[in-house]
Amino acid sequence: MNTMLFPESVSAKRKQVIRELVKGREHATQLKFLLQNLNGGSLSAKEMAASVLRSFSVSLSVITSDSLSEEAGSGGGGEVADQNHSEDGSLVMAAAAAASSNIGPEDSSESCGKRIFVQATKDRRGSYKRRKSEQTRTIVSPTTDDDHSWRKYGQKDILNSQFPRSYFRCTRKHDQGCRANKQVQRIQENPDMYQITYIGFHTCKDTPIKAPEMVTFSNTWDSFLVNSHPDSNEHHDPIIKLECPCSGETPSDVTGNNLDHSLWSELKDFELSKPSNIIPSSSAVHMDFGVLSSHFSTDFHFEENNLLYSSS
DNA sequence: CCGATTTGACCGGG
DNA sequence: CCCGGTCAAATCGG
Repeated sequence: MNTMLFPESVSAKRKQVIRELVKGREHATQLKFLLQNLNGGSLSAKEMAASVLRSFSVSLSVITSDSLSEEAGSGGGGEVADQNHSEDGSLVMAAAAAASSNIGPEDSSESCGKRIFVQATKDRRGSYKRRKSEQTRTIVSPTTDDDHSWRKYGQKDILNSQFPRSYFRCTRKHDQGCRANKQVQRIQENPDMYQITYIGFHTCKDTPIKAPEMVTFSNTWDSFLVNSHPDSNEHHDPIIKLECPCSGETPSDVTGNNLDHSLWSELKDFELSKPSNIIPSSSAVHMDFGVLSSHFSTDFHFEENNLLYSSS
């Protein structure tokens, strides 16, 4: 995992860099914001601001995920768990939190009918296999909808999160043995948005896809990238992260360019190496690429390019 | 009636 | 033991 030498100076410098990046990103956020409010302001300026913002975000994600694993390794860290709340999160999210309206399927009511079934019986449930690492994509979106039908099978309160996490599996699990799962959790700093994690791919045939906006990669779970603008009515930029299973251990170095390269190729490999009973041109394969390609061609494609280059 | 949701118990890794 | 993920009985609701 951690191949870096001299952890101290590196992590000190890294912290400094992170601090600067956070600051820069915030300024970019504000700039973008200003440009948005000058309605009709030059498009290229907006794009430029968005592009700068994106660069900061991506850089931060790469750097912090790296430092996270580093600190985890040394064991001295302490509150690594809280990660980067501090500066960026609070500023950006504050206003949004105030406006929180209750959307969403879960939460809702609870304290109505209390049922008392104390089952003394040892409800032996057959032992089940815990899901190993599967391909995982995490997106942040204002809606939990997508074009698949899901069946909720659980909900849990998560430590340090004020919102519960809901667990879904594909409705076609038993019909067609589809292995896709999904977890949904409201984002605490911005309750209008959901963090949605897709685990595994659909092998059922169903019509998928609704386009997410932006794809980025990460080898950890840090989610601070979620920066949205409180009052702008514009759609927020959902962010997708991919995690590659690669047998648990991250392959040696975690430098930006390699990260992109390896993940891209792994993604492609993964997509192409579908179960053999599925023909490459089938809808299932098509769909997964559809997410990526159709999307780039819409409004964010320039940012996409920027993304790819910025971290290499 | 039957599929979806709710919700506490169970499971297993760290 | 704790915590997150899953199971499945009870319940909901079309």
